[in-house]
Amino acid sequence: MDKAEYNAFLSACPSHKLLERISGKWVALILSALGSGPDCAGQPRAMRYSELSRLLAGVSQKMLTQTLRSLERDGLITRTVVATVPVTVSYELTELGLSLFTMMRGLKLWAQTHMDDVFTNRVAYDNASA
Amino acid sequence: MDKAEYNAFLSACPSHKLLERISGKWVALILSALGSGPDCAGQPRAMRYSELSRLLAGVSQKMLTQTLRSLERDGLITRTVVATVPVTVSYELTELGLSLFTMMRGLKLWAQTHMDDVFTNRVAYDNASA
DNA sequence: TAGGTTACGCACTCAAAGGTGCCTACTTCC
DNA sequence: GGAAGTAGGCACCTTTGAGTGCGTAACCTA
Repeated sequence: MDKAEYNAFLSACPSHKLLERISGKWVALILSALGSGPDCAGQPRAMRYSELSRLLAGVSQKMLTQTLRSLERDGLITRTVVATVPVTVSYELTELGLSLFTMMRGLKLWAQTHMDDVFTNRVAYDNASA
Repeated sequence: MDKAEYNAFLSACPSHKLLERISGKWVALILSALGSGPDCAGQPRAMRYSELSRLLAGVSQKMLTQTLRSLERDGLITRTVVATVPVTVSYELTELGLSLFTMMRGLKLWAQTHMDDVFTNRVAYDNASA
């Protein structure tokens, strides 16, 4: 079958693996928060679990924990437990995570300048076929 | 609820919409094929349906058609029917699609230089917790 | 003593993405 | 006459990403 060959190809493709990595629903949001602060326009800084939870209004606790774990697993962020009164946990971008965040700004730039065109084309296409 | 606010936020975020657009399983592969030829190292050129089908070994006819349609809908590729003996169809990147392809080369570059680190971290993490 | 906060874990559920198989209409080749 | 290629459509099924709800262990406050 072609399936084995195809799976081998996809598994070996770095671009595809990167897309799988960053296309999670909350990944880009978390990287953006840790990379440029709550206002999305500042400096990278560490954030606490509850701070992220409040910032990303709508994220479930499960998904936040799950996404943070997977990012830590891949060495993109660090997780440090702080022995405060109730135990708090702090998350911060690693060097690798910061470089990924920087790369994603190029993506963001393209999105901001071209996505309107895409959606204009989309409605035009839908109108034409209707 | 926060849900409405959150949905409005995600719907308005161009980066997130772009990620949704390109994270389909076959999108990057098709753009890459049309943008740099079958060997992934040449010039952009038009390709026929069956040519793409053979190149992307493993893609189902349904998914190929579906993905090509959605890319055409968004103005990223053009679809032209050629009146040959059996009717053939030719697909080609538009200017917008070409600019997207160019942007994705930055992504590809990051992937090629850093994804190995990511997977190294991943297995180290898994070994540590096992 | 009851209740709230912090940072989760676990079980269940649901919707969407993706895959499989079967069908078409036309033509040319064997 | 039958097989094969070209570009799909349609119905069904499975897998996976994401969401919901409930429980926890520690501590503090009222």
